[in-house]
Amino acid sequence: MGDRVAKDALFDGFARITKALSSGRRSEIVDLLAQGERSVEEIASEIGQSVANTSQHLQQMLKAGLVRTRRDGNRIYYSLAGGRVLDLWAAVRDVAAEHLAELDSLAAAYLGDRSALQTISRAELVDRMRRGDVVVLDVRPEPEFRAGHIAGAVSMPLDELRRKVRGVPKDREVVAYCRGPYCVYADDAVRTLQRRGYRAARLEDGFPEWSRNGHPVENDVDSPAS
Amino acid sequence: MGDRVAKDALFDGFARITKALSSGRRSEIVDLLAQGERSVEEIASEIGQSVANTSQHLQQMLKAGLVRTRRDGNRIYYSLAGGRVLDLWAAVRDVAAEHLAELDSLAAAYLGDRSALQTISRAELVDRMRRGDVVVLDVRPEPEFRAGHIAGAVSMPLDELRRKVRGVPKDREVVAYCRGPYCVYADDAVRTLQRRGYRAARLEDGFPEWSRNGHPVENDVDSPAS
DNA sequence: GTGCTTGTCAAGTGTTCGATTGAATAGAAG
DNA sequence: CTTCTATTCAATCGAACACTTGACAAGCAC
Repeated sequence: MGDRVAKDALFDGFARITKALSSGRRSEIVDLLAQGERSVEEIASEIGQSVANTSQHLQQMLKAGLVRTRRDGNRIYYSLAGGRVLDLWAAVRDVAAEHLAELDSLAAAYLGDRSALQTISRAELVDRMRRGDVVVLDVRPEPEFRAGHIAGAVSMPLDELRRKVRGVPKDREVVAYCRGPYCVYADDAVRTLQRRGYRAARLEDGFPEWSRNGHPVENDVDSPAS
Repeated sequence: MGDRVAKDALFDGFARITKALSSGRRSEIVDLLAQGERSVEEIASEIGQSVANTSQHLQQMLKAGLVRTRRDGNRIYYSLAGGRVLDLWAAVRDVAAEHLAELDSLAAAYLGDRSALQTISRAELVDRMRRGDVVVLDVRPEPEFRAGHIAGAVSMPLDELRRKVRGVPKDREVVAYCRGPYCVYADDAVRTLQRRGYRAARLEDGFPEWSRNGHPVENDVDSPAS
């Protein structure tokens, strides 16, 4: 049955990929980099770790081939190595949601109660945008919007939304989206809008999934894709 | 930015899935269980580990929700928890093949040189089976064939193939398939057939991928799916 | 050049992991 | 009830891991 040693080595190779994702902190990094490239310092502050520690996590992911780097001045930007990495991350989330017993309670603890939030599928949004009866809000931080967003969406980061709700037209339903299925921004936005009497819904998942499924995307500056 | 503790806990949850796959031995187990359920002893012997050690690996995967168990007499059968787990495993393999630098040499060390092997895509095989100009051989061990195989394929485990090559018609091209892209059985079969003057090719990937992509499947006994 | 910023590297510490061994359990068979 | 088989549990040991701290390197600003 083949060569045991070689077979073990091959599967240890596959395991290097999963090992690179097998820490909660590194998972957070992948989820973050799905929005676009980030410097080490930005990543460190997003995941709440020291720069040195973050750097070491990134080195591991780099060795496994999950991320790539780009130097600009004395800053180093990390980004995902390719679209397949996103597929992998989506598969991990799906399996966790479907099979990991305690994920529901973990998600509820972080996201709060979602039962009052309307959600709308990508297909449905495409349809309704074509009919022109929705306003689509990108509620991520503005730099992420600039790096790439749903074609036709308007940038409206959370803090800005609270100040400028009045500017949002009330005659159409509002759809908010953010980083992905486990991101709280769109939830917050929808709750805020509902409280002010808007009809508001949350897009399923977030921008990376929209883009990954071949839906139309715009960006202000050219940024690396794959 | 939400609750750091809850966010960390949530992503540690996702990491439990990848951790369950982050050992070469456990990866081998998933690859094996993709063919159907197995007892602990069978798994242990396939991955070349002690039963006690294998049992512990299985316990870990069970806690992460990747596998499920079924008791029959005093034997316990493990199987994958669902089709999404297969998708996840496929994504891991893809990312490894695409981004992990040393995977090529690891694969070459285990599989040998594949450059002389013709391969045929699933779509092409569907097409040619419809035209009736190919013989499809399932070269996995016979019990796996019985648990599920490509509709219209013939069971021909490797040792049997060597004894009964003459029985295989020479007027049509032969397509062999086995457990998956990193399984050596079909490679062996194709090499054997080529040596005897057959036109032979290997199906891309293997049975689990065929089934997972919605292609027609038959099985002799009813066995659990999804 | 000196200083400043951004990242990496190396060493140290407590924790977790993989494998081994041997004992313990659950169910089937006698 | 005893014996056998299949599996799990518990204790152990060395290796690997996550995070910290402090030193070092690379690029900019002056």
